[in-house]
Amino acid sequence: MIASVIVDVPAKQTDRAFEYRVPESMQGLIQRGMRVVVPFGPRKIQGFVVGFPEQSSFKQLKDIEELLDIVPVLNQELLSLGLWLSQETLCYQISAMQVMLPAAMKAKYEKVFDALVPIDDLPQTIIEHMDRNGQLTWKKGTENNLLRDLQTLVTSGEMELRYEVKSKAKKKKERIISLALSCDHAIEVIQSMSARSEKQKKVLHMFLQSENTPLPVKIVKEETGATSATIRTMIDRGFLEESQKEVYRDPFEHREFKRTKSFRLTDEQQQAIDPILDKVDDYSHETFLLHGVTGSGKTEVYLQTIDKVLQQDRQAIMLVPEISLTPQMVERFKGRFGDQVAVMHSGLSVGEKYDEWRKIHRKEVNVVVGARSAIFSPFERLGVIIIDEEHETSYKQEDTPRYHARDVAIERAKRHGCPVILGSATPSLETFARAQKGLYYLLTLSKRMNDQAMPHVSIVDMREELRKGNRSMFSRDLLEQLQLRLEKNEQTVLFLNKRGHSSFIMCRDCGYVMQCPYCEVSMTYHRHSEQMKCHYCGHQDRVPVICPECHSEHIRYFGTGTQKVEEELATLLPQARVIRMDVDTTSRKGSHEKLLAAFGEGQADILLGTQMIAKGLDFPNITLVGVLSADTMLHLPDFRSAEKTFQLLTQVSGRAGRHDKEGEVIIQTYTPEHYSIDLAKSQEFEAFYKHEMIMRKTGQYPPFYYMALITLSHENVLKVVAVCEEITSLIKQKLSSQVIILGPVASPIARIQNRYRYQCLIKYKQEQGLKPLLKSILNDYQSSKKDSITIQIDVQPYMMM
DNA sequence: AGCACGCCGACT
DNA sequence: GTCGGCGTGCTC
Repeated sequence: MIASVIVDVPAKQTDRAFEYRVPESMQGLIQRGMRVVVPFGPRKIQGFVVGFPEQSSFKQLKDIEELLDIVPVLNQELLSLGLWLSQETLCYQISAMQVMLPAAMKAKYEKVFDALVPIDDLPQTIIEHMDRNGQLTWKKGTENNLLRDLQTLVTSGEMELRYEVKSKAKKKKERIISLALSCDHAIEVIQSMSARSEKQKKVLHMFLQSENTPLPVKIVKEETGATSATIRTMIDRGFLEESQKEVYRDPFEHREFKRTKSFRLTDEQQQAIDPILDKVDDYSHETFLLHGVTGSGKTEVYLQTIDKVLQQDRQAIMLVPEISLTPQMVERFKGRFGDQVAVMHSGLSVGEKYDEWRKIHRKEVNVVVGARSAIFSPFERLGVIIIDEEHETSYKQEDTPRYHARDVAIERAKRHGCPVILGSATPSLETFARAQKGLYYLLTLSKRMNDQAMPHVSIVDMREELRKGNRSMFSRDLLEQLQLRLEKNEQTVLFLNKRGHSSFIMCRDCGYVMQCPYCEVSMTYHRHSEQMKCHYCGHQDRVPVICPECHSEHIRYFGTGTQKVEEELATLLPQARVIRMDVDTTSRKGSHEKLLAAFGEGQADILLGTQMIAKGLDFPNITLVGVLSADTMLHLPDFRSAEKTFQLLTQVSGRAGRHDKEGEVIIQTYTPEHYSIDLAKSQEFEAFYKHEMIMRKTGQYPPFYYMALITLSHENVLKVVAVCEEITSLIKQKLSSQVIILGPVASPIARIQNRYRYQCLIKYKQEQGLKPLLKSILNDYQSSKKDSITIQIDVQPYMMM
């Protein structure tokens, strides 16, 4: 029996199946989608079984070394999805498989020296560095400068070098004890015990009372006051038995979720859900765009759809942009579906993610709520896939495999015969265009639930403020409203668009801005460490006191970081209690939730933060939302900047007045006439859509064109430019005249970690030969050699940097 | 990705 | 003459 295996070596030359003999012992056990350990050259590596060919053209097949799973970790559907993913995103097959599994399952490799003779016969220098098992790792050997000696020992046959595959996936174990005696016997033992063995008696009584159910050691100790020593003795004397039980790490261990029931849907919601449920009933695929204004009750539509899916004994995936940011969403799902729900997000530890994944794999849950990678949850009978806030850019993975969760969702749903729901108040242009064309089924929720009024949005022209002599970051309007909230004891959210506005150092005399010496970006000033830092390569530097260019002393910290806003707030409104949320204050695990909870409990008047507070914030007492400068995002070199600005402003505005109190939104800007800001004021999505579509058409951008971005980087500028030109002309030659090629041009970030970056952007409508061409370009230019060009291809890129 | 093999320069 | 630099090709 022969198995073909995709090996864990991400390189172009190994991006194919290798064949192995299946040893007798594994036959009847081994299945496609299981992980194995195989010999590969001199080492041992992990691989995935993908098939069982009848015969092999290869003469000298090696045996599979070890079978790592009892149940396949990738089912048939995921295996074929992996192949699709690798073709679609031009990545290696092994990378596609790896991305579908939790990080904990990625194999680790270690080289170990093992003694072949009695350990005492080895030199003392070696012995003293060995571990208990008489092994010495390669790493330790290098650290202690023993490689020479080890080499001699290996050649003389006294030691051997082995390549080990280590699994990082550790299952959490708990020590369990149970009675090793029959109940009658235990009673006898108690009676025969001396009076001094009081603790032991107590333990035995405990087991008799619980009818000898095995109990965790921890519990027994707490209940009886017995110590580890007591229990040890009892085990030694044969009264108790010890075993290990696997337990799940529960990220929500100390949280109670109130059970909730379905709400009655409004007419509008009912009209939206009916066509979805029809598709669920038919086991047929359809992509729905659920376009609903903020507060229109999209979530209830999701919940009731999932309810239906569960009734049919099927499963559901619900994607959210970044779940740790929306504990309220977790709450709603756990509340409705209880322990049927697994939660997957980046805030979990590797082990916690692994445990949540295993709950799905073992069919212990039927619903997954999670971020992007949750789209690969190993369900076998999907009934619906929901993507909330469909327009969010975090659904696109920015490193290989560069997939978009939306595309994967639709591909999976086709295979399972189930609907996809894309929900948003501000759908991406691509999605809305598809809905308009009839490729997606458009569902609209135009009314807010409970007839809440939409918040009142006003725009403040900051140029006008400046003319009036107001040089502060706060317009008079905003300050006035802020004061009003303080008096009324209501809350405010202040939103600062961080991109392009983080604090940098600038010389007021000559305009010098401190740049990273290795990357073409300004360095950011970090207050708490009093250092300059590069966000791309992490390079740190001292804060300059005099300008290195003109030696002026007027060099200072510039820009509007959240810290600076906080300081200004403290001067303007000293009585206000402010909670600041940014990278600095939320870096510790769980601090996010804590800060939000504190704000929810009314411990502060103002919540000040960046992007991260734009989502999922839903507190009744927020009646004012201020956007300090709406246009920082608008000037980024990105054709989606207007779309992103509109989405963000709409999103942020939705935070105000979600309950019975009326909300007020103030947007400060230097370009009030820009359509994305003007239309965000009136929250007219369709008007914005029409305008933006015209811009995209003239600019020849998506959704009118598809795109592919090739980025090259190398230390030598000339080399990058030369290769980029070569590739560009090759593309021009091979593709049709319909194709528009921009490049070679320097990337918006022209240098990172001292490597110059050039790119070539391909815009196309229909191009059969594109994928094969890109694949061959990768093949020709991608190489593992050092000092060679790095090539990166992103199909449908989101970040143009 | 590793690792062995193999071909050239600078050393005891 | 050999040691060691890294460029090339292979791994079932």
